[in-house]
Formats: sequence, structure tokens, C-alpha cells
Amino acid sequence: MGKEPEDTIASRISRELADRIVRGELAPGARLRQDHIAEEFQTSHVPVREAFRRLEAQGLAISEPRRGVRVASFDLAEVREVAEMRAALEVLALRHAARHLTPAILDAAEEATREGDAAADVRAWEEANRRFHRLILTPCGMSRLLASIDDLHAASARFLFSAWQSGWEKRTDHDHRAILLALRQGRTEEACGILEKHVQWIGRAPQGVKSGAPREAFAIVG
Amino acid sequence: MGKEPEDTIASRISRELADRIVRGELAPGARLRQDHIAEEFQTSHVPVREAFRRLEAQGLAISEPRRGVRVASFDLAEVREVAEMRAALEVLALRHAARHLTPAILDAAEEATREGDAAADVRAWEEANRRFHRLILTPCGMSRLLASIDDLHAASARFLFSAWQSGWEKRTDHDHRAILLALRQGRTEEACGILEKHVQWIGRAPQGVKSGAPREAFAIVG
DNA sequence: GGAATCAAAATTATCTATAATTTGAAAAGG
DNA sequence: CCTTTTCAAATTATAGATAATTTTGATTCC
Repeated sequence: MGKEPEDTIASRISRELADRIVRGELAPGARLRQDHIAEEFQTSHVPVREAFRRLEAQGLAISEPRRGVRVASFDLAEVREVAEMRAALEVLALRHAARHLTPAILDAAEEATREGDAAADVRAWEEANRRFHRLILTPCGMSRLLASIDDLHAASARFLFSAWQSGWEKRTDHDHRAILLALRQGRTEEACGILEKHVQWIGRAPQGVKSGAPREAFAIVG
Repeated sequence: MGKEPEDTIASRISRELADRIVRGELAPGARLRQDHIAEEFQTSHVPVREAFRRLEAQGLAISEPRRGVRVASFDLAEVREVAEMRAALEVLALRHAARHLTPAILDAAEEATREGDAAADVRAWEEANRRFHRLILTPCGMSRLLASIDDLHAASARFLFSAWQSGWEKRTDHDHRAILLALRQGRTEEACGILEKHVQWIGRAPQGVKSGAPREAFAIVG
């Protein structure tokens, strides 16, 4: 204990910046200035530039050749795009994971659902939701597929936070329970069907907050 | 004319290395040494490291924290994984692209198919095949989805080249023609169904070449 | 003869410095 | 008063240099 080895500085910066972008601390369009970030992380800008390439590949940042890097912006069309990609890929993953799902895994997923229902804020709900999806999909054992899904989850979470950053209402996740029930009874295709619709359910934010521009306020909720 | 602006050195290096990996010039597991590559491209190693991050995100290279970067290796399981991901995502793209397909686009796609049938070697065939898929999918207008599909195509091409690097037999692509026919008649779902199976068709390489290890020799052919 | 050890060489990861480009604002001109 | 031009400050992109880690290869020991 004491000091975490933290494999490489670039990866640490990339993770931290990704978190900030997803949480909305860094607004869409905001410039990411390498020298400032380098100073904050007590490094030079070389690792920072490497982190930028990672964020670019994740779709969280956009780099214009000699003009710097900005936080990627998004619109309703992209929210839908991400939702549909998730639907397609998560269904694929679940189809392969189904045969490897154990009662223990399904119990853990049920527990994650309970935690989501009891979540006090968006942040906690998102964490529980992501854990649910990870739990039932990871057993597919397809690393490339899982990595893609993770990136899409990050994008989803970004949209989610941007819509619900102020208000948040508790609710019970019936879809998750229906999916688990179907999986427990070995009805894989039915579970896939529910998952496919569940991920594409797009919610409308309660109301436009006092943020000046009446930005589109939609978000994936699955 | 004269000198290409070539946006950034890092992107040029990344493209060139990706090409070499896909073509099989750089074997799986081969080490990518930043100083050597920097010297070859007449630059320092900073842009080289940025290019590495890009290749890593594409799944073409693997970086181990203080041990350098290697060309990613792959096995039959990953070939299948990539094929299934392509099937899922290309079908999604085609579903959205269908309404925007014009006769002109379909004619161009038919021309690409003809060129593929007439191709003298794997390389030419792969180029024509990729053009076909791009032509009918691009009109979906979903940039994130198209970028993912492009990366998967690169992986597919890598497997393809690795299997057919020596022998290559001409053949007629009936699937492409059936897809175009269905699209021309407005039967989108049927076109999607054919595309889904087409992309997942996995061929067996003619014979293991004299390459020492009897590596698995399979490849996607679609 | 083969495994373990240790030092030299190669290589990675990072930092500091330099060149080139862009941005933004002030000044000049219509 | 608005547009265009000019110039300085800020920022990006790359180069060169340094520290630290891993490989490699020869040598010794069993």
C-alpha cells in the first residue's frame, strides 16, 4: 500500500480526463490545452499528447491538426447512434455470454439492480447500471467486443449526466429484472430482445435547467 | 500540387504502420521499436509514440508498459469475433443507409463487385470488396458507426492476407449481387439478412505455406 | 552440459528546449 | 463605423537530451 504504481502517466491522464468529460466537468467544445494539463499533472506535455490520442479514439475528444484538442460535442443524432450501436453489440455479447452465466453471476447482477433502484443520485445509479451490464456480458469472453461496449457505455454515461445533472428521480428498473428472469429460465433470445429495446430507450430530461442555451436534453437510460 | 500537407506526422506514421500490419509485412508479435521507426520516418520518437496509441486503439498493436509495443497477434476466436461484430454493425448501418441509396450509388457498388471478380490478387480483391461495403454503408451518415466498421475491416483484411498470402483463386461474388438486387427492389431486410451471413462467411486457407509454425489459417471473406 | 548470475547494451519513458503555427487584439484604411 | 492588416502572445508540434528499466550475452557455478 502507499503509492499506486499506475502503469503509465499517459494512461492515468487519459483515464482522469475521460472521467471529467463523462461527468460533464469538461463541457463539450472546451479546449484541452496540453501545457495546462501537463502542469496540473506535474509532467511534461509528451504523455499528455499520448492521452489525447486515446481520448480521440474513444470519441470523447476531437483533435484538429494544428489547432489543438477539444472536448467532443454531441447532438441527439449521436445519442441515438450510440444507443443503436450498444443495442447491436450488447445483444451479440449476451447471446455468447448466456451459456456461461452462473446463478452466482445472476445473483450479483440482481444485487446491482437493487443498488441502482436505491441510488440517491445519477452518479450512483450509473455506476450500478454499468455493473449490471458488465456482469451479464463479460462471460462472453470476447475482449474486443467488450472493449467497444465499454467505450459506448462511456459515451452513454456522458449523455446521461448531461441531461440529469440537476434533477434525478428514483425508479425501479423493470427491464433489468425481466432480463434476469428470462436468463434464469434459459430463454436467451427473449432476454436479448428485452436488452435490445432497453438500451435504446431514450429518456427526456425533466426540464431545461437554467443553463443559458436551450440545449437538447436527451439521454440514454439503460 | 507538389507537396502533400499530410496533416500530422503521427497520423502519417500510424497509417503507414497500420498498412504494413494489415498486409502482413509486420508479423504478429513483431516488436515495434520507436527509435528505429523514428529514424526511418526522419522524425523524433514523440510522433511515433502517438502513432502507437492509435494502433493500440485499433487493435493492431499491443503495448506493455515498460516493455514496448508489439504487433497484435490473433487466433481463430478473434477472427470469429471480428466477423460477428462486423455482421452486427454493418447490418445496422445498412438498415439506415437503405433509404438514402440512389441508383448511382448502387451502380458504383456493382462496378466495385465486377472489379473484385476480375481481381488478379488478394490485394486488389480486398480493395474492391472494401469499396463495395463502404459505398452501400456510408449513406447511413453515422460517423461513429462507420469508424468502428472501418477498424473492423482493417482487422478482417489482416486475417485475409495472412491466409491467402500465397495462393488466390478467382471467384464470383454472388452475395454482393444478391444484396444489390434486393436493395434495388426495396427489400431492405432481405439485403440485411444476406449481408449478415455474407460477412460471417469464414474461409479456410488453401494450404499452410512453408512458414514454420502450422499457424491456424482462416480468414474472413466478405 | 545446463541453470543461475551479473554487467553491458539496447530500449523505453520522460523532460527540457526550439521551431512553427494560430489566435486575438490593436492599428490603419476605406 | 466597419473591414482589413499587422504584430505580439499563446499554443501546438517536433527535436534533442536524460534517467530508468528491460534484454541480452557472456561467465561462473553446480
